[in-house]
Amino acid sequence: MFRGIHSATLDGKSRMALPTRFRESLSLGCDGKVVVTIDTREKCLLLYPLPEWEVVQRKLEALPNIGVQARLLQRLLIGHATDMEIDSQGRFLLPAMLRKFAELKKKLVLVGQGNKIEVWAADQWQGRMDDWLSGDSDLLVDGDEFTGLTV
Amino acid sequence: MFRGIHSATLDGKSRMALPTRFRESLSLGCDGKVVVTIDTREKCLLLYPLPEWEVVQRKLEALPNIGVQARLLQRLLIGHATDMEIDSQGRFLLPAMLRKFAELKKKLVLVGQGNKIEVWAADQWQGRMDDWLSGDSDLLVDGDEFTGLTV
DNA sequence: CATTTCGTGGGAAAAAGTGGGAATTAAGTC
DNA sequence: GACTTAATTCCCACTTTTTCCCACGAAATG
Repeated sequence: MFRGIHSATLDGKSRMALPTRFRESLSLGCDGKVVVTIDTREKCLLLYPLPEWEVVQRKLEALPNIGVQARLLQRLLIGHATDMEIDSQGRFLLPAMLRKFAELKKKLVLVGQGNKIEVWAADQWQGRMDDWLSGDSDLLVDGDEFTGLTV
Repeated sequence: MFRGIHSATLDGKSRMALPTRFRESLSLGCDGKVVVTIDTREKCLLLYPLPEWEVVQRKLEALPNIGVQARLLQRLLIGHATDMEIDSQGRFLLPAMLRKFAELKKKLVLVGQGNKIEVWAADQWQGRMDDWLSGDSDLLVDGDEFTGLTV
């Protein structure tokens, strides 16, 4: 289970170093084998331990694939899913296409989200945070009432 | 159960020392393991004993996550939830990203709130207090009648 | 006034983050 | 197919951050 937010950097060789917090969970659960794909709703990448990804992929493949929407999801998620192995320094090389999709520059933000980690460009993340937390969006104003949740 | 307000400081190494009052409850209930995350409506942090947080996270994950609102709450709260361990001096290191979110400087205010502790920058807290207690906001004017509560 | 407890600072060791050289592999070109 | 060039991987070294521990002064306690 991943949670929490950490910053990271892409070095001159486009390698991404994982914060130790996440590294532990990864090397334990999946022997350093991970899958990276795109998020279809936000401009960020999704990083799964290999076993977790296989569950997701099976679910995707189980969708009734007559629907346009389901087929699109399959194409985008499975299509972009790239197998990767974390090296001995806890780093791995992000493929150019994925890097470009999420507009990753030097500064990154990694966000733990349960079974996966989101990978954002730092400025993209900041921009989205501003949207979400600004009163304009009204998304959080009535949070409790709407969700019945008291945090 | 936490209640009461205490001041605290961030030292030169960004360590936060917990007042003894809170420390007792924490080391007893959770062996020094805590989770810090953000508050989505105020510019402050929330500090949970680990067991308490796990209850909250389960509630969050149980939300019907088709809703935009629920998904956003999950992303923000779980995404920022960082595991931390209190050291032998009753201190812990606040991660840079959380520190930045709440604009924490040297002076802090800790506010006990039942199952959690709110962590504020002292000046932020003062500013919000002024808002809340000023007649302008109307938040408290009809408090008694509205809530049926006599303090 | 002596003693204990608490808040605060800082030194030093350990760990994590960061960069780059050199070897290896892959890809493209003549 | 051989050669050139670019990209990737492996490994080492340096810098910064984090952690552990000790110590001092203020405040509280008896």
